[in-house]
Amino acid sequence: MSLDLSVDRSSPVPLYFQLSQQLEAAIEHGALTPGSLLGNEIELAARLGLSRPTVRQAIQSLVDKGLLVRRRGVGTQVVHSKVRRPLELSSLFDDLEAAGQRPATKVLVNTMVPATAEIAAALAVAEDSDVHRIERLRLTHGEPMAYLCNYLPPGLVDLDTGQLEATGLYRLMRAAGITLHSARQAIGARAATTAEAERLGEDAGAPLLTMERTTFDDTGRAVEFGTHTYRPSRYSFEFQLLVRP
Amino acid sequence: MSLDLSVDRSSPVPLYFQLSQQLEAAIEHGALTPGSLLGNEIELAARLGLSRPTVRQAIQSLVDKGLLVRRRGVGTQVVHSKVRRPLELSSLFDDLEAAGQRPATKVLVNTMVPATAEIAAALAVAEDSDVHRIERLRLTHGEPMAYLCNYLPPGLVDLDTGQLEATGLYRLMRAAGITLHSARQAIGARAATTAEAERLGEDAGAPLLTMERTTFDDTGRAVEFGTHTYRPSRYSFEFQLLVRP
DNA sequence: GTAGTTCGATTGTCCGGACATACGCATTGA
DNA sequence: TCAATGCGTATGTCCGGACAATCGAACTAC
Repeated sequence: MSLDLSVDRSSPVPLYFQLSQQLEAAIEHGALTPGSLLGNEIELAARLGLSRPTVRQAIQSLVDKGLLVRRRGVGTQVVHSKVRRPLELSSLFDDLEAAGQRPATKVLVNTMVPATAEIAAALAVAEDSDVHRIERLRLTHGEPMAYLCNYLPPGLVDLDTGQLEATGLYRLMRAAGITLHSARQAIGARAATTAEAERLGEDAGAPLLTMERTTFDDTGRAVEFGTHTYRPSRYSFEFQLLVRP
Repeated sequence: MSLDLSVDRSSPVPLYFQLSQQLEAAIEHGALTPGSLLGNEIELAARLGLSRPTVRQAIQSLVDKGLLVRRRGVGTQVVHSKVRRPLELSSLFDDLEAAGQRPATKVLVNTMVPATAEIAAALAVAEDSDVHRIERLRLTHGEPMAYLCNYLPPGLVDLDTGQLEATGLYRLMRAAGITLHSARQAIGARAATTAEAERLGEDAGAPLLTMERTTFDDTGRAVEFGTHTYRPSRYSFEFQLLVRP
């Protein structure tokens, strides 16, 4: 066995997490080749001086990520295919930055408006009560890529225009102590109106990719509702899915 | 405590699974109201005659589904928001049937063709080697909704045209003993070509929603590659996302 | 030679306990 | 009055063991 795994018991990092990270790194690095057996759990636990439940917890987390597959009576194998992150709840800003795209943001509108029926329903606030309205244009390489319109309930986040242009909305929300939990999302397409076309530098009637999203924090409160339109020539949604067993 | 939970030790169904199902049913049914505490794990285990690890395993599976939230020093709470399935690897056919839409399928093409470079790369087969090619039109209420073009490596599934029209491709694959594992997917938009417009009953240049997907089985083998186009007026992708902690 | 059987290996499930850690709240102190 | 401290409580982590279920392969019987 070539792998040199080890755990640091004095570290505050949980042992199962240390192990799962090392295994993940070994898979990423190629030390564990696709299709190879991982060796049985009992022996692995003995070799590391850990108990089997701890080793199992580490392995299970990688199974959940889709990197490993367990087979009763056979063993645990490394999956062949390369698995990307299975579609996180991520912001466009972070996605672009991770892709090395250097996103730029131009805040068009940052004000308070009375909530329409649709927005009030999405955010679970009273109709006509005041909510934040933010309109932004996202550019890459100086070209417009997406038009983002977001609504937030009042009093949650301090929406500074300068900060909005420097970072993403989700980062501001996390910095404000909001723990994002889930989002309901719809992706569609439609023809651009004249105003939309002008904003994005397209022709009227050109196909646009649209996304509507309501985000909830861990208490179930709706913390954001947004309607986004993307130029399909410059953006598409790409992600990896896993089957739930 | 009103909830009457119980487990059947003689059942072959795992105890933790019995418990998680009952809890999920209680949440769905409203017996466990959003925001309510679940009661501490120790007492719950004692009440059911189970050990704490077993109870924790049941709770954890619901946390992973996004139905519960754990807080150290506080307890386990039911999440407020309604959570749908977090975007399964599902087939269009199943989605429609679940929505009560009575999908109809018309198989336009079911043949073998030599693989182009793109298809060969996606399916990891040799270029120009034979692969299945299936073209289908999916209709709801007699109206075309999507045009599906799929490629499969040879010898995996028996692709009977009659069966393809009666059920979905994924069901056929599962029935053939293939265990679907993951898929890489891209959603975009573009203007319809004349041929596409005619097939779907739209005008040329009308916006179309597009999806490209490669599906892998649990050994990492690519088992399907497809390019689909949808009429955006009749279909959009809707799903729930969870943040990964 | 082929089909059925047995058996070893490995994961799946479950137990009962132990200590660490973080949160909320009451108490205490300035 | 307000802030710092301490405590109870709940989850987080970890242990060592036990038995069951399943897979694959070697073996046996026909």
